[in-house]
Amino acid sequence: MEDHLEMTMDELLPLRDVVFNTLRKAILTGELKPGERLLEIHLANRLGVSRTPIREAIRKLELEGLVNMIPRRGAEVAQITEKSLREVLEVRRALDALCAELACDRITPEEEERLKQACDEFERATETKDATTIAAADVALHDIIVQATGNRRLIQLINNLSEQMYRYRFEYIKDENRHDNLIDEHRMIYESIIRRDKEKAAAAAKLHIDNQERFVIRQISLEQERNAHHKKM
Amino acid sequence: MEDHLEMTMDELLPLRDVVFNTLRKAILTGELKPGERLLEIHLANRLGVSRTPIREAIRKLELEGLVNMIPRRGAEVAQITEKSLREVLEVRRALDALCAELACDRITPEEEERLKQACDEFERATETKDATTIAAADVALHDIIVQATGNRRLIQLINNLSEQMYRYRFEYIKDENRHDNLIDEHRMIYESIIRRDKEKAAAAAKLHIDNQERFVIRQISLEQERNAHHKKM
DNA sequence: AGTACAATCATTGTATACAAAATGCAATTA
DNA sequence: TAATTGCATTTTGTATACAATGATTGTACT
Repeated sequence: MEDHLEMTMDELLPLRDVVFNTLRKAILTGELKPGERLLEIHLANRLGVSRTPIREAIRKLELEGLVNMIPRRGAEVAQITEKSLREVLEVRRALDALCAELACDRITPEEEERLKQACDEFERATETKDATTIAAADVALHDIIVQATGNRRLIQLINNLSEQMYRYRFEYIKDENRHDNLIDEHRMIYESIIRRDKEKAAAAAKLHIDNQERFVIRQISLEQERNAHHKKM
Repeated sequence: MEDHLEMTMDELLPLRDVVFNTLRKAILTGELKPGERLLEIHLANRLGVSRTPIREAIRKLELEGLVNMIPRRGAEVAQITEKSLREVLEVRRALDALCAELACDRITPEEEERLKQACDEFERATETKDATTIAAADVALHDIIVQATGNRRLIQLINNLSEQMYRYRFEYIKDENRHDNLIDEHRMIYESIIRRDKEKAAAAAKLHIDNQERFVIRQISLEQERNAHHKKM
């Protein structure tokens, strides 16, 4: 197994935060796989630090739900089950709708303009058919709406909940059949917000989540099937 | 200053978790006051453990938003500002409404019965005029609704958000003029849920939060005024 | 051959030691 | 007197050492 968990050494940040960001990214990109154990010494050696910052980083990952702790056995990367994903999306559905509503009240003219550009940017991104580009454009667009609420607690929660899905976002975005729908869904949200139509905005945000849910759940079922089959051999 | 942060030594739990619970409780009850610095050695000495579990507990408190980290300066108990409380309540409003709606779909007959009893229990509790008793009855009632959603992520989030208000809950509950309204608000939520009326249930939950918001914000303003005045002397 | 038990090894939990940075205070100077 | 510099102290950040627990392997006995 080739392991090179690259740390982007931000000289001023405490090691625990560098480690935290590194491990989180590794989990979200799938470099550290669900179920994989996080052995403190191994990680410490790989990253060239002692166990202390590793442990403190793991405590935070624990609270973020990205790892599960088993007493006296350490941490392992959290499995994303269909149930847990449904739970996350059920909450996100409500919070994304709240974001859309609040954005109607609080979005600034500058943000409106950026949101419009982000919609166009997303449409152009789909034409490249490059999943990374599309995913980035998608994140950028949603981030504008979330930021427009001006509610830091809400921003933090949404970011955390979104994280849980990043591993599946790619699969979702690669499906080119969905691209036109995605563009439409984004436009619908955008239009509702600039028209200050809270109800429509909330409804559009919910619909957007519902569509993702259907797709990602299917994705997970397939994966779990594959795993089950694989284990039998 | 008399400090005796009692640890309830659960022999099987890792020290970091015992410390975490101890510190959290101390913060929520006001034993550790907003703005107060958390010096690792002091805490370690007080609780009779080394710095290691203290530090790991602080990492978790940090992610829960109960302490703020200042780099190379350590942790201090988070200030609750009017702004941060408004932000928390804005999110809770949406999530409590979601809880009420989900409860309409998923509550079991057993839970319905317990909810009914909890309403009665709360009414009896108000008659004692003892804030602790009333607060406990209130928590118990809301917990039934939250649990009825069956969504573990949602349960965790609501608990965390509720935490942020515990310091002010007491003040809120001591106001006897509000007791009858509280009883009515609870009944309204209960009635809507057993009638499976999602809209009414959500509206009642939101109203309940809105009323709390008005009161608690007033409370905070007074407190901040007092502090400002105090500092001048 | 299979099972039970013991010894060993791996790994976490906790404590301590050391390094680096920040803070406060005093002394010195303009 | 006010400001600034330098030193001492405090406190965090990181590493390492030690203890305790859990897993694993090997061996002996049935």
